Amino acid sequence: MPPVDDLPEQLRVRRDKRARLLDGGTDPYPVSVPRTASLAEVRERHAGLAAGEETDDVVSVAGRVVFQRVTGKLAFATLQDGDGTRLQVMLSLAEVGADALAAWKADVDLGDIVSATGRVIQSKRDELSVLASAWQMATKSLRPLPVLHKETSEETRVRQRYVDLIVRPEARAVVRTRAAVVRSLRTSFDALGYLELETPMLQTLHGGAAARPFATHSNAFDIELYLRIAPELFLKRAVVGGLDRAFEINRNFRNEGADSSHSPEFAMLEFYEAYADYDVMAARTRGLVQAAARDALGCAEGAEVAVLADGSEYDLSGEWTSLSMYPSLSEALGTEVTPATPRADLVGHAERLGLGVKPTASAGKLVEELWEHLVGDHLVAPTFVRDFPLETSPLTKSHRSVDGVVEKWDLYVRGFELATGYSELNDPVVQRERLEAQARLGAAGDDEAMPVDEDFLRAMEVGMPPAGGVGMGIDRLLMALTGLGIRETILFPLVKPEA
RNA sequence: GCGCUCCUAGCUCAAUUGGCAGAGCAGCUGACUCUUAAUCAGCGGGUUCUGGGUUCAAGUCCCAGGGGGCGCACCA
Repeated sequence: MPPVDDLPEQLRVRRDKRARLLDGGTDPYPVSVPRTASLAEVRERHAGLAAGEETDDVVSVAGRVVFQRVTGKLAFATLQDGDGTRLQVMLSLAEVGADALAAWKADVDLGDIVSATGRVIQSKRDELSVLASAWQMATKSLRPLPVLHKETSEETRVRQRYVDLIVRPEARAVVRTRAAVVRSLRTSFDALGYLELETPMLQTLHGGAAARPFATHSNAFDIELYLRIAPELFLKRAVVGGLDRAFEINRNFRNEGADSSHSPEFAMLEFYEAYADYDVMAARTRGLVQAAARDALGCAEGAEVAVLADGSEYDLSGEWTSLSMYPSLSEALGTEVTPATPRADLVGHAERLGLGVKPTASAGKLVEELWEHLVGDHLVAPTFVRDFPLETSPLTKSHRSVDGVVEKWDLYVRGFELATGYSELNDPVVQRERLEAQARLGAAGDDEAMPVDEDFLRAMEVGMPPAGGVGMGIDRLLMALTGLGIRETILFPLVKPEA
């Protein structure tokens, strides 16, 4: 902070006012101020007063000043609560006295938080108001509020979310919707008999997903640690231990690109259920998402339709369509593709479509990329895409009847991947082979390949019951339900430091 | 990481071909006892993102850097 002399005029003026209050013996930041009711409570209690009607109900309210209208002997201010509720405060010379009115005019700026005490009345122009007999500064704001009638820049919204929350109703709404979604998920899991677990965020090996990790260091143990990219390997250990229905909602960290649907840290839901398979998990997932739409958006059962930020509607109700990866890719490509299709043919298809082919890409990876390009990018309605190539899913059980694919689905919603579900691999010998193959990829330079986690394999050797598992991005669930970009669903998303 | 584009008053934005940096809101002073983004009159407020360069003259053109947005790549 530069010296006071160099501050912009408006910041200096407010600092001067703060100093003047202190000089006059008034604390601009008192420990407490009178407050007997929230603004919403006053509105609720006195709904429907006639214009000009006065009550004897004396209340003390507090809120941030968002508008001021000052006439000679009568001043109006609109206070705003944290939930966005607004209420008018009136200060009339006759009611509050000359000194208090003069002090108000001299000391109160937009953005200050004030307390006012007085009778609840309806103004002559029909606005519910507190007619103050006394007022007190609760918090002097030293920074001017942005204009309330134009959107702040996207950068200010994200960098100064505290301002965004004051100024933009939609910002307040997202926070509440997100909390309602998470609460709904917990309620759903509770009803299904699931236990909520917390597993390590700091891990000695990064496993459970294909992603580059953030690395860090433990001073106490003098070892390298990774911020987790997924909780999967620990939740499976929990299932081995008999926690048959387990879920975790917590942060994952992936050291990769950031855009409108990717954040370096993101909230992940994973849940595992013993004696279930990927079909059961698909049904569970649909149930969770639809319940979240009901609980957070107020949809009726069977009518789970989200109204998105752009005003369009998105229907999440009923059964969702399913399609299989290889057949749907074959159809889109106009030629048969199976797990037996030679890699060279797949490379040919990719090149013909103008897709870049990494030399290290396996046949399975190429199938996934072709599928995403030709089919996935065009999916709008909620769709389960089933039966993935084996090579790209090292933790998933091979399909019970189709050779060369695994029992994995991806749930696509509005064109992005919302969740992924599996029949979990529990054959420890096959699991070891798969992880060792991953390790060879890692040694060959694939920085997303998983290392061999011996303790995880030991747990598998103890024996995990047949189980289904699902991972779902919480931020993405919010995106699906609101139509917002990922950074709008996260209260304080990571941003580059200001210069 | 690559390409395109933007960055001007506290906030949102304007500034013609390179020719005196402006508006609305906000702030300050004054008027006003029923306003609703109050109104009216007057006044102040600028490192035009940073650093170089071209030019008589740069917000504007050129180079380098920082930050934002969009697209591509990677990822969920």
